[in-house]
Amino acid sequence: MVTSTFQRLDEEKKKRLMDALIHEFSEHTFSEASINRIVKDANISRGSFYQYFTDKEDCYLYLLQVIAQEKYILFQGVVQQTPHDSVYDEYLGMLDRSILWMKEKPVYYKIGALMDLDNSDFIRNMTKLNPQMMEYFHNLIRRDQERGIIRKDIDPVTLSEMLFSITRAMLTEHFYKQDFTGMIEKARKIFAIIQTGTQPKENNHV
Amino acid sequence: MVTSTFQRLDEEKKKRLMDALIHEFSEHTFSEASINRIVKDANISRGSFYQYFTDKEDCYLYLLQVIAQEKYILFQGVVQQTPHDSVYDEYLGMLDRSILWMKEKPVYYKIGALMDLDNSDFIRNMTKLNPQMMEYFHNLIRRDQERGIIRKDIDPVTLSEMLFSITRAMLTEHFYKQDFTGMIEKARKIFAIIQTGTQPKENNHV
Amino acid sequence: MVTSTFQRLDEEKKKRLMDALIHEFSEHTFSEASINRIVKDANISRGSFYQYFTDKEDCYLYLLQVIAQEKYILFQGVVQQTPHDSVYDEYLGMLDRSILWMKEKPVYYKIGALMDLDNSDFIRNMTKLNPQMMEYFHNLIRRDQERGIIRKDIDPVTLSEMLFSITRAMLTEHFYKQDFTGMIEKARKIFAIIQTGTQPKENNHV
Amino acid sequence: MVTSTFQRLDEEKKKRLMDALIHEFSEHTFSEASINRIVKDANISRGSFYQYFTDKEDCYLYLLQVIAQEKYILFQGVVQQTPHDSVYDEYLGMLDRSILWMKEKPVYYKIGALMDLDNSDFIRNMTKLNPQMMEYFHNLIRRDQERGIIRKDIDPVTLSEMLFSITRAMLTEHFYKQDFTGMIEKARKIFAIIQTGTQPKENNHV
DNA sequence: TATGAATGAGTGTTCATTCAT
DNA sequence: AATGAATGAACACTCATTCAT
Repeated sequence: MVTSTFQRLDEEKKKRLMDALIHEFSEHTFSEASINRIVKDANISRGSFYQYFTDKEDCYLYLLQVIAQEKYILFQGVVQQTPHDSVYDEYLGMLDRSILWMKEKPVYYKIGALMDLDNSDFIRNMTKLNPQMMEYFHNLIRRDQERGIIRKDIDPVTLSEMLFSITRAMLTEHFYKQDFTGMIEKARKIFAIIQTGTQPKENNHV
Repeated sequence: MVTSTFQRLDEEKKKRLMDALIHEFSEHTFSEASINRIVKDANISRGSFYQYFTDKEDCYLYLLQVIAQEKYILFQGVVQQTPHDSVYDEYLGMLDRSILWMKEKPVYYKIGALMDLDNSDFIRNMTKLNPQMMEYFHNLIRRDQERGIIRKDIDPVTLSEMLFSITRAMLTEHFYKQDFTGMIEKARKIFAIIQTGTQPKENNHV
Repeated sequence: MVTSTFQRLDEEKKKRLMDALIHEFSEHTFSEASINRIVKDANISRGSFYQYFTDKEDCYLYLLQVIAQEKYILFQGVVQQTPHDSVYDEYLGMLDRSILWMKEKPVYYKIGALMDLDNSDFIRNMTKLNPQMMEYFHNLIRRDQERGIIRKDIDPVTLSEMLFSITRAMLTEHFYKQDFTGMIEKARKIFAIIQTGTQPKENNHV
Repeated sequence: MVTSTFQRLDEEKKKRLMDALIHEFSEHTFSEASINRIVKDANISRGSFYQYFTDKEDCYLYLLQVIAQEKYILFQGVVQQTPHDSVYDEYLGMLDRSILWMKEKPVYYKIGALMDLDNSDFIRNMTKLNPQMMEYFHNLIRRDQERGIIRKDIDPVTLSEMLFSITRAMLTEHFYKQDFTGMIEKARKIFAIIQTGTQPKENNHV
């Protein structure tokens, strides 16, 4: 657990350490990351580090939590937006926010990506999709079903999963290419296909 | 390069070493993997290891190649199947094979998954999707467009990417749950949605 | 760079480590020298060694520097001697000091000798003769030319090189014999030859 | 001891091995030299190597002996030259031959130089100056004393040592500079100084 | 005679963590 | 609360040599 000692730290030192953590974990896997480098980078003593965090894992978890928090705040925006868009527009909005986030805090995203890979048990638990956000989208789909925009026989969970898989894959791909141009357009095209279906119209009433 | 010395090894020893490699790399990232553990596990001397492989990277690449080969043989089947199915059926077939593979050789899949995470440069190059397989699916989509099963205004590459993202995400998720039951059914449901679209029929002719 | 950690070490431990360094590098070439042996000899942990020095090279350079310093202090004496001697007497004085040094600190000399042999690049740069000392002798020769003790048509650099070659060779030879008796006498004899020349007098005015 | 097995080897293989030895020992100190590299370079099996030589030391000694032999043959020339030159001219001739040798077989010289540095006991014994050659020069000096070219009160051994020290130092220096131009001229200048002495003429009859 | 697989000690270096001050 | 010295296990990799075939 992050100690209270750390929380009480003066802001400047705290920031230095946070920056060092971000830097290290955005460039290295958890197991490759080096506390040596972190304390040197943050210009604090080895001993201090272990007074702030119980061990390497602890500081990593703390960092992830901070990132999650920032991400949460950002994505809150999505949720609070004008409610008259369809769920597809919401997804597009989320994509937009995500791109913004990735561009502004690429290191955060990097950390998340590296996290995905590391197979330590304690990490696995964090990779699960945010259930609150899932729920939010499920509700949007239900709302759109009520509105008559989406067929009522479609399972909201299934549809939601589809859309998540697709947007996630797109984000990942574009992040590695470091080029997000045209991404929203592409998503729009895909969503259009999903809405109208791939079958030709004459096949539709078979 | 894997040395000829290794190739000439008697089968029993070779197997012991291969098993050790599989074991190590299915439990650890490339950079976490330990040659110490491998040789101990395989019950060979450190010196011997370096007579079989030039270095750590070498043995890893060799392992990946062996896995790729086995995978290739398995998936050859998909490609050679009866050609009257739609592209959706092909994807379902591929899913089926993948599940089979994951169940039979879960460690192989694990190795591939860990590979995805390690960010060493030489690994990044290997994670790109098999372009031949992509091409194969593009062609299937075009064929189905000719057959009148898929709308001609749909971009084959876009559709193919959608389907890949979805199946890949499903496989990953189910693998970690270690439960593949109902997966094919779920995929079928998703594909049905994609075919008919999410819009209610009356919205279709707007 | 030698770390401040090392400088701050308590004298006893520091001495133990220095002795171990001296011992190792006087018995082995740089590349043969073993850090394993050094830490065992100094009775410190491997980890500590790397807290004192950044690497093998670092500890070696440090040792050389210490030796150079001690040597410098000793040879300062030569330079500050009574100025009425001829350059030959100065060389004899230097020889005398060198013998003293070799007898008192034979390991230091050994280290220097081993250094000569190792062909690593960073070492080559250190083997060049001390240019300051060279300059000092050049000036002495010029002074003696003014005084009328040495012929003015003789190139000081050439003469200086001759004398250095000879004294250096003598020192080396005697060091390996571990017997310096009669050396000064021998040098005096050689210098006498150089002064009067090897030609018989009657040939002199040809 | 080099085994008879080696001597009986077919010329081509023998040459390959010799070349590999020369190559390795001209680039590395005895202790740095690697039998691994030698056998790979010579394209022979590890086992064979140990059938030709008892160990690393053995092959090194053999190589040195071969070089010494070649050197001997070359320098024999010096000894058999026209006898009317002065000892100084003989030294100049030797220098000339040495430069030739260094230029033609720089690797041989390199090996010799590395040899100088390695402090193994068995090596020390080989670095002693060739006594036969020394004797030859002593005799030349005595001859020149008889001829009235060199003062009779000069000790031949002392003079010989002087000249050796000087030529040796020159050769070493120029070898590392990889530039032998002007070397003979420089030697001639030095020898001239030694012949006439450094004292001004008017001081000569004091 | 030739081969090359096997070996285990050795190399320099980094590591996360502890603990006395 | 802060420090930084100490530690020993771990890392990937190389070595000269042996010996069964």
